[in-house]
Amino acid sequence: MSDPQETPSPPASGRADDAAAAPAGRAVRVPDKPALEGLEAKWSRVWEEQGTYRFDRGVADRSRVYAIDTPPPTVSGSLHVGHVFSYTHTDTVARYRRMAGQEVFYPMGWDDNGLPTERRVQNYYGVRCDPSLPYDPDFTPPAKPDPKKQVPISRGNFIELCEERAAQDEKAFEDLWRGIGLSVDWSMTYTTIGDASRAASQRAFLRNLARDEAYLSHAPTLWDVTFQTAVAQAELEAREYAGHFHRVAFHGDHGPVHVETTRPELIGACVALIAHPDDERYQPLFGGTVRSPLFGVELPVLAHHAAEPDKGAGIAMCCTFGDLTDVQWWRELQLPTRTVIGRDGRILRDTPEWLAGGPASAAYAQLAGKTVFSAREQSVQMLRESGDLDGEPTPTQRMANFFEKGDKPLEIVSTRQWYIRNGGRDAGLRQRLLERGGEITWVPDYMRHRYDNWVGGLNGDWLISRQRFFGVPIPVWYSLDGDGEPVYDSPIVPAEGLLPVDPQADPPPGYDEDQRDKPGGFTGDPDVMDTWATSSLSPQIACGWETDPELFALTFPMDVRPQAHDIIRPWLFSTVVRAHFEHDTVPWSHATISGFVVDPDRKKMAKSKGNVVVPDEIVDKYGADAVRWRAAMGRPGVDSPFDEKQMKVGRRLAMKVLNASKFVLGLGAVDPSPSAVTEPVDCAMLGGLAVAVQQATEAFEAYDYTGALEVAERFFWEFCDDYLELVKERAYGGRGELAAGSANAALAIALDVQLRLLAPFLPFVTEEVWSWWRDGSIHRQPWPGADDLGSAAAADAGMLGAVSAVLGALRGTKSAAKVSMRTEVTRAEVRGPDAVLTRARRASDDLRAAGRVVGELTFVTDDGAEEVTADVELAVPQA
RNA sequence: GGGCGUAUAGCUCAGCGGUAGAGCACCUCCCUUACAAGGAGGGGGUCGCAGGUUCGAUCCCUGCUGCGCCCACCA
Repeated sequence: MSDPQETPSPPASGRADDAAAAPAGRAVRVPDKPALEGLEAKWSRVWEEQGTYRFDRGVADRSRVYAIDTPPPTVSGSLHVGHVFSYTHTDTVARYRRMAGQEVFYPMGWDDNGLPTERRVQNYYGVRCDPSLPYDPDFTPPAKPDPKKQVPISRGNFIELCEERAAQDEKAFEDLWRGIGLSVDWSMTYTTIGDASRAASQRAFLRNLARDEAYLSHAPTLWDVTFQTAVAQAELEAREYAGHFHRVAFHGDHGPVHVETTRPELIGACVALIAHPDDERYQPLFGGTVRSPLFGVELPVLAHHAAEPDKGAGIAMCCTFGDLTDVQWWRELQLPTRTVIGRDGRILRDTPEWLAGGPASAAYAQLAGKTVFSAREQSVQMLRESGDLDGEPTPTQRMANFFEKGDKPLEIVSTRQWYIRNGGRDAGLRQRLLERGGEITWVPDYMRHRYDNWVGGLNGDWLISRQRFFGVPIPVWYSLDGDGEPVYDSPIVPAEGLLPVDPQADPPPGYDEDQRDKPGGFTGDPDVMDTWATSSLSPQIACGWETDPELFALTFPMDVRPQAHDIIRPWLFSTVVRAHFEHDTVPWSHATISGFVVDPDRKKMAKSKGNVVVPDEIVDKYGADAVRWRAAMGRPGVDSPFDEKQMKVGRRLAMKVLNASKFVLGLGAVDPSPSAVTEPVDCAMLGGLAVAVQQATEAFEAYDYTGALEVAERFFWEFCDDYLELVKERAYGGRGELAAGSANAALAIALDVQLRLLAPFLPFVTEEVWSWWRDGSIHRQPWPGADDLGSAAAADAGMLGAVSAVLGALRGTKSAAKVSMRTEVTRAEVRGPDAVLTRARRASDDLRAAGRVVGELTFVTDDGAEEVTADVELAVPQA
C-alpha cells in the first residue's frame, strides 16, 4: 500500500525553490520536430513507474488530504465521450489540488456488481443462470453463443463467468483512463463485487438491521416480469405506453355501471369499484354492491378521495394490483388481496378460490397461463361475446412505470423484501436527510434542487433485495420450524469477522451444512442486494472503513463526490443515507455535477439510439490533451453537444505549447530569474501573467475549471501572438546583453509558469516540455503563485495591451495593403489616446523591431480617437 | 400538472447595470527561419417577446413564449 517510490517525485509543497531555481548546467534537449503522437503512451508509463500519483499516507493530517469519491463506472456498459468528459473534469481539479499542495486521494472503483453484468454475460456467452443446477467444474461456455438458445448453467458457473467477463472489461476501462491521463492512484482500485466491497456492504447492512434501519416486509412490490425481480422507486422510469380504454359494464341492482379500464384482463382481480365521495353520479351506489362481468363476483362500491371524477368514467375498478393507487386503496380501505398475475407475468394457472366453480371458473380457464397481453385480447373477446363491452376500445397513450432497464410495464405483486429506511415513510427522517443535502456544497449550486425534489417526493422506503444472482448476498439465514417453514421474524446473522458470507453456500453459525432446507434446520436468504446498496458505500469502501482505520481517518468524510446529474436520486441520495446512519455525517463536503455530452440534436447519447461517440477513436485521432481541452470547456452541470471540430482547437493549443516552448528554449531562455527582468514591457507581461495566475487560482478554488482554462489559454495566445513577436529581436541580442537577458528571463519565467497553469488540462504535452529542461514531473510541482513572478507581478499589466494595440495597428496597415508582414516601414505615425501611447512609447524599440519600422516612428496623441490607428509608408510598393 | 435550468453573431458559448465578446465557420491577405492541423487582418448581433424599476437594462423585477432536464401521471 505504501511502497516507496523508486524514483521519488518531489513532494507537492515545501519545494518552491525547485521551481524557481536556475537549472544551471542542465542540458536542455529540445526535439527538432516536436509532436503530440506517442505522448500518452510514453508519459502514462513513466507516471506508473514513478508512482507520480501515488497517495502518500505519511501526510500529517486530514486537512492536507484531498479525497475524491470517484464514481465506479459500470464496466459492463460501454464508455462514451460523456464519461471521458466528466472524469476529465474531476481530474483537472485533482491535478490542481495536488499542485496546490494537497495530497490527493484519488482511487478508482469498478462497478461490476449486479444486473448489467448478468445481462452482458448472458449475451456475451449465450448462457442463463438456473440456480437449480449443480456446479460444473469443467464447464466451458458455448463456442458460438446463440442468444435465442441460452444454455442453462448453475449459479456458481454463472458467477464465475460474470467475474471473468468483468475482469476483462475492467482492463479495457483502465487502459482508456490511463490513455486520457486520469491522475488516479491505480494501486487503490476496488470492485463493487470484490471481497472488500461485499464485506463492507454486508457489514453496513447488518448494522442497519441491528439499529432497525433495515427491515423485512411482505408487501405489494413493483415487479419486473422479464427479469423476475423487485425494483426500487429509484429505478423507475415513466414511459409512454400505448393501450386502449375499454368501457365495461358491471352489473348492479338498478342497471349496469360502466367503468373505463385499460386492463380488462384484471377484472378477475377486481376487489371493489371506487368513486370520489362527492361525485353526484355515484352517490346512490355507495354502500351497495355490483357483480363483475365474465365472473359474476359480488363487489362493493366504495368512496375514496383519491378517485378522480374526471378520469375515465369517474369510477375506477380497484384490482390487487393494477397500479399504485390500487395499493393505496387496498391499504386504506382494507380490501382483500386477489392476485391473478404471477411473477412470470402470466395469468396464474390455478383457478383462484374466489373464482372457483360455475361460470367464473369456466371464464378463468380461458385466461389461465396466458401472458398479460394475450389475456387482455382474450378478455376483450369474451366481453364482446357477453355484451359487457360498451362500444369499441379507444386507443390511448398513457404513462406507465418501467424498470429503467426493462421493456415491459411493471406489475405489482406481493412479495417479501428487504428495505432500508430512507424517510419515505417517516417525515422526521426525511427532514433530517433534506438537511444533510443542505450541508453539501453543490457545484453548480442549483443541483441541490434535484436532491430536495427527490427526497421530498419519496413515497416508500428503499427496497434493496433483488431476486438475482450476481450481487452481494443478503447476509442472513432463517431457521426452519418443524414444518420446514422459515421463521422470518428472527433472521440469523453472521459475526462481522466472518464477512463476506454467502448464505447459499455457507451454513449459519450454530448449524451444519447438512441441515440446510430441512425442517428444524435453516435456509439461506436467496436474494442479493441492489447494486446501489453497495455503491452507496463507495466512500466507506474506498477509504477502508473498519479495515484500515489509519486511511479512514485521513480520508473520510471525503472532499468531493463528482457525478452526473442523472444519478442524484439513486446514487448520491443513497450514499447520503448510508453515511447518515453509520457515521452521522455527510459522506463528502462537495458534490460536483457534470452535464452530459449530447448528440448534435441535443439528445442524450444512448446505444439504442446509435448516436454514441466512442472515445478511443477520438483520443487516437486528436490526442488526449485535445480531448481533455474540449472536456474542460464544458462547465459543471451543463450539457454540451458533441462537435468533433472542437477537438481541433484543443489540438492546436497543444501543438502551440510544443512550438512556443521549443522557440523559447531555443532562444536560450532557460533561466527563470525574476531579478534579471528589467525592461518595462517584460515586467508588464509578467504583471499580466500574475493577474492570470490569480484568476485561474480563484476559479479552481470555486471548482470553475473552465474559467481557469480560459484565463490560462487567453494569456497564452496573447503571449504567443504579441509578446513573443515583440521581444524576438531583442532576445536574439539585437539590443545588447542586458536587454536580451531581461527578455530571456521573462520568457523562461513565463514558460515555466504557463506550463504549470496548463498542466491540469494538458498533462501530456506540459510534461513533455517540462522534461526538456526541468527535473521531476510537472505534476508534482507547486501551483504557480506570486513568488514565481517576483516584483514584476506588481507591474503595469495594462502596458502590454497598449503595446499590442499599436502593433496591431501597424499590422493592420500591412494587411490592408495586402503585403507581407515582413515588409519594412519607412515612416509610421501612430495616432491614439494618450493613455495608450504613453505606455506604448516605453516599448518603441521593441515595436520598431516587431513592426519592421526602419524609418521614423512617431506617436500623435488624439484623445478623441477610440482606437489606435497607424499611418505608414511602406518600403515595397503595393502589388 | 410541479420543480430546475436555459434563450446573446450561421454554430458552440462567455459576459450580467454604463456605447456588445471569444472560438469555430465565412471573406481578404501572408510560405515572416517556433508553429500551414500556421500567421495577420476583416465582415457579421434592435442580446426570445411584453411590461416594470432606473438618469441609463442584454444584465434587476413581473408576465408570456420556445427549448432542455428532473419529478408526478397506468381508472
